[in-house]
Amino acid sequence: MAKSPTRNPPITEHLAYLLAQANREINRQLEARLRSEGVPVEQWRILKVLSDGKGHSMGELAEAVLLNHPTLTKIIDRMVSDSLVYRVQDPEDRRKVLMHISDRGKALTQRLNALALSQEAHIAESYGDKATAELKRLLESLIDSAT
Amino acid sequence: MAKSPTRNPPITEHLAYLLAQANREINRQLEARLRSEGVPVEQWRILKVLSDGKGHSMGELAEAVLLNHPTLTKIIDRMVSDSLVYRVQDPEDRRKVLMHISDRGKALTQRLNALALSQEAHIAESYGDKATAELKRLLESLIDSAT
DNA sequence: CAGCAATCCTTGAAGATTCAATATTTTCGA
DNA sequence: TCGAAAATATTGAATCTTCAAGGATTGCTG
Repeated sequence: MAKSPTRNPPITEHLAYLLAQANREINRQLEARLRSEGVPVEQWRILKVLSDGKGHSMGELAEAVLLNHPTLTKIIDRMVSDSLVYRVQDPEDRRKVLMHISDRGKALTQRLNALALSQEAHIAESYGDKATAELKRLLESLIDSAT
Repeated sequence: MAKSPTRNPPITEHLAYLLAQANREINRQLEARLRSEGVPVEQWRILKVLSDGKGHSMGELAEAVLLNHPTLTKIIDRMVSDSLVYRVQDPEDRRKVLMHISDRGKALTQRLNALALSQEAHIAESYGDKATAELKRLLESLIDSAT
């Protein structure tokens, strides 16, 4: 049997493109919701990670919120100015800086969580619970297999 | 039956986060492959769209490659300098600029297509043909329902 | 235990993106 | 048909990100 020649798919059929497109659209929607609190998506992620109340090092945090170190440092600078988070030097390893969330940050996080959850609900409604759950599962497993 | 209280999921369970993470990882891999030709992912997308040989207006192109107008204009400036594409004023509507791919651009696109296809193949191999196809299907339908 | 390499974070400069404003052309209504 | 409004692309300034380098601390090795 002859091997089929290598297809040359349009860009819209590439996984990388579909991911970029979906990411952009969902991110836009989330951004629009968070705008009522004037908070960029990245800051919401940071607040959410820190809202466990524990101290997180900059490296750990950068990894968790998908930012590289210098970018994170500068965003954190702004958030410190806004009294949302604060820095504490790690006593165990003085190279590290442990980030903590402030009370003001906690209060804001609660309001942001509500906005984010309402987006998730909106998606689940128009897209379907089943499809949403299945998509999440596939994405997680893709991330596992790609890392 | 009591309604379950609103859960407060960790950020890693949000669809927006999973999409961002998967997108970043896949994009990184693609970027790494394209690096051998020294071409950023955005330029590959542009070349790929233009490789149908037809003229595409800037607006059309911006939409297709997920960039906003000013960003695209500046990337196109570079690609024109590199003789990969060229501008032609649309005779039907002189507000528009129709972008065309050059011979040099076509040759480059062929090499880039091979690199991109090898990435797709690599993913399909480690992640599974079935899962890949299903993920693509779900992403397309998410994009439809979200737009 | 001395010094050298590795880790962690920050900084400043360079590069890229975005926002707002502008120039040009077309469309449409009075 | 004239003029105002809309559509298209570009530009320059402001903003954000990234890259390369540096300062501080820790870990490791001879």
